[in-house]
Amino acid sequence: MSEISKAYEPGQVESRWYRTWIDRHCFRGRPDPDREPYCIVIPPPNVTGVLTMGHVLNNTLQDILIRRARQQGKEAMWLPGTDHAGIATQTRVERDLREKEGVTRRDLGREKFLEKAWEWKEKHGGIIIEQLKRLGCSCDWDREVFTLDPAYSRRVQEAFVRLYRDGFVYRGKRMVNWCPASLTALSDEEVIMKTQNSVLYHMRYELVDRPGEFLEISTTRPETIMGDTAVAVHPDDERYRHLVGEKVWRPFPREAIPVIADSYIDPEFGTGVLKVTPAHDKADFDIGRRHDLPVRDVFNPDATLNDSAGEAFAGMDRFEARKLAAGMLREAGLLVREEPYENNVGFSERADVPIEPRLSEQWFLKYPAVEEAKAAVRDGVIRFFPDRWSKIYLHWLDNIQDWCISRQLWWGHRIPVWYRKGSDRSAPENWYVDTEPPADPENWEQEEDVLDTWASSWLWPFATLGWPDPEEEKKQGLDYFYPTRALVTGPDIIFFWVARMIMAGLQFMRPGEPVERRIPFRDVYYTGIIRDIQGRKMSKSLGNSPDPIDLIDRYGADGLRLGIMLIAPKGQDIRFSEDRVETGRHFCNKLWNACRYRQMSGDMRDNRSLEAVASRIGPDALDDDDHFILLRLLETTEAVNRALDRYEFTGAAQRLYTFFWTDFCDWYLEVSKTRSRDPGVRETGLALQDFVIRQLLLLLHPYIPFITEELWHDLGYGTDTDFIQNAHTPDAGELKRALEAAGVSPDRAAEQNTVNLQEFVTRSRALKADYNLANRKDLSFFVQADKGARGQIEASLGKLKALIGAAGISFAAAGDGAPGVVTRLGTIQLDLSGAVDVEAEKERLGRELAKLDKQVAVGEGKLRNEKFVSKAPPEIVEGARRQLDELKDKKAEVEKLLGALSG
RNA sequence: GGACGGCUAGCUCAGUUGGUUAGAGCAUCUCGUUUACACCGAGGGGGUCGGGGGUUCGAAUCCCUCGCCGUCCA
Repeated sequence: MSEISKAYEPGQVESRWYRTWIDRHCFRGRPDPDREPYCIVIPPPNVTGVLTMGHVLNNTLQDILIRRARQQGKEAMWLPGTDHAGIATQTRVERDLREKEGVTRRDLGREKFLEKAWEWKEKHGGIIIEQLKRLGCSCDWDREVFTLDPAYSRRVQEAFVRLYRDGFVYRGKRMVNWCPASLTALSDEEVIMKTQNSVLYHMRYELVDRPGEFLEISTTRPETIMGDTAVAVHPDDERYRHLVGEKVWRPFPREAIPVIADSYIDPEFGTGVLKVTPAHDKADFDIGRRHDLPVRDVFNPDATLNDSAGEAFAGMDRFEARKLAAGMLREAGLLVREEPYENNVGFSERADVPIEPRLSEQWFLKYPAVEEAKAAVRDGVIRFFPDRWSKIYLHWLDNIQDWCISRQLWWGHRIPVWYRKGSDRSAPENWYVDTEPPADPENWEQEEDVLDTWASSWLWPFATLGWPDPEEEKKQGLDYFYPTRALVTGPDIIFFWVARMIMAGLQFMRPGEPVERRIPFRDVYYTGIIRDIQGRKMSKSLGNSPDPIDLIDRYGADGLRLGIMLIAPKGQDIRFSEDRVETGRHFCNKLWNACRYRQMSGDMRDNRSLEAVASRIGPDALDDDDHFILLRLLETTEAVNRALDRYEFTGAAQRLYTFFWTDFCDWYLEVSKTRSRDPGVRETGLALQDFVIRQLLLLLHPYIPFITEELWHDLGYGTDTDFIQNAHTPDAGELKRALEAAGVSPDRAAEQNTVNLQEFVTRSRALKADYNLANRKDLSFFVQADKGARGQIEASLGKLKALIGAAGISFAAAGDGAPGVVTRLGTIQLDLSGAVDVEAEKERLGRELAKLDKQVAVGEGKLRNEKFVSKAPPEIVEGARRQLDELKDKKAEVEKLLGALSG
């Protein structure tokens, strides 16, 4: 037990405890049949990323869950790791190479480039892991997984092969979302629709067999004219029916293209005529297929125009080409008009450039277990918090499209497919699909593409636990820890990750077993997004994103964690500002000092167990305040548990905050300073403090792990060989039983007495402050009270005098006109011996009277209302009646005071 | 266009089956160095709960409608 310093210095306490926890393997989770498992897998951050406020929020929440589970005696295991993040990482490595060595990845070649990428990963990877440790995260670090670890990689390939064999994976030439900046295909989810202020070009194509007759067509993309292979109208459109089957002139390169009829066309839109560019628009591609149209690709992969576009365009950027095409139409007299037009354009999520629909050969996945995945959430087998996200999830699954899983990148899991050398790659008979290369490698070449990063992370909840290798599964405890208990993530990756993990779990895990055993997690908690105080997203370019490590340095990890938790509304975006973190640090300092006060108040006794502390309480020495604080402690314990069971982190934090600050410090500790010096009473008071602090530290520990561990040992609750995080946190029932075993049963009536005394103190202080006498200690108060109240006041005289700062409290009559206040315990007056500003006092009491008048009127009106009295529940009516009586008494007292002034 | 969320004190947020006088922190004002804490204590001011309508004895809370902000989907 060490002496506690005056101000809390988090820095050295935090680093010291984290080291100890690691040395003593505190965070290790190992299968234990006698305990209930509680497992969380971390949403793996980008391996080369650094900690953001979003990570702070997300990982604090997970740490709260996992530490609470540990304290509840469960076998808690939080599995950490990092993600290779294909495009993001590769782009950064490429940029680095360009800037530092002036080379591209193509210059280096695949092998050399990957060497560089791994070097980059070794250098920049793992920073975020160290940062999570600073935050206090109690992950089982021995289990850390990186998605490109050879073992994990094998598992990803195994999943691919299984899906291929089961018919879910196929290769095909399709329209995909092409990112011209990253030069890779993307999935639909990686495309962000953005509203753009574009121009709608109205142009006309001349009919081949009716010179001088034109079809008017509108488009936002004249740069794709060169790829048009038809124009289309709706088959029922009377205006154009007679032209179907004829041809129009495509202006450049000049060529006759057919007029076709397709029911996809919306006759209401524009002129009802659509130019069909099968190579550069998904819908057009489908039309083209239905009508067997040629596909004219006029773009290069980087979205410059190619030779097919014609000499004028070849090599030109797509936006330049748009201007040129519009100009050429104008010159040819084919541009009818241009109008400003608002439309939605798909942008690449990563590179933030407009994507191009592009025809290319890719690997696709038909999602498995879709219906089951819907049912699992719809039926509540998997629960979403807040629940509203389940609607969004279900809607997405209702409209799900096949997933393009190949990426034209090098940094990732290389697709385990080999093509027979020199053969047609689109023919399945030339494929070899397996986790192991073919036996005659000289006749084969491996697919160059890698898998979408999400096609590795969707296996995260079980591939991290050894799946599908039975031996590894046993070693990692998959059977014990799966399904995991909770997932904490942002709603922005509900489709990317959450939905896909659910499908993967249902598809791969424990075939034939009930759905409850196959799902990857029971509960999903969706965090909000951290914004700045103006509500803007945090971003590097805005510079509005604070460095969490800097915040930890200044406020402590505990302060940061609690600060965030006190403002994080459930499932709502969070406006961050630094003074919340300051609040968190202040709380820690206050907690520190409350414990310091306890140490200074008297010798520490046996605190080693709940029973030991409880047994030190002398039931006969308890006063009202003891009952009060015990009852509030029980209520707080219950409320905190109830809130956390529902993932209401902020609610629980606020309950703890209020209990500690208001009930414990402002009242209970203050009162304790005036307590009798009688040794029996004194020891009981100290035991009560120890009892309350013990429970408080336990309940606070998930939020502020470092300081609670420190105080736990400083106050002798823990020994050198154990830790608060493994100490069982009693629930309200267990606390009550421990008290009962010690002969203590908290008393409601006593609690009410304390509440009355609190009012007495507050109003007396206010009375003093009204007369600018707050700092005077030599004043006497006069109280008119009935017998019961008088008894209570007399019994509490010492503490009342101390808390109010009064020389005396007597039951004699005050002088006429003495200012006063009315409380539940009676009328309190301050004798100022004539030094009263009568007018000011009259005004003050007048205001008070007006307020009471209003309240009395409301109460009377209510009770006069027949319907209220007959229809409202009796206890409500009774309450209203009691309240009215009280108000009337008060009013009479105030009137009396006022009368005395006037007289 | 569809779906969802938000609108409560100057700011950020609580307010869990509708029920006594709508709360907290920060900010603000006044006072205070009493041996836990100035990272503190005491007291005060500040809200027609986005607008309108309805249901009800009773609405911040339930229903309808409008407005603004935001997110997702098309």
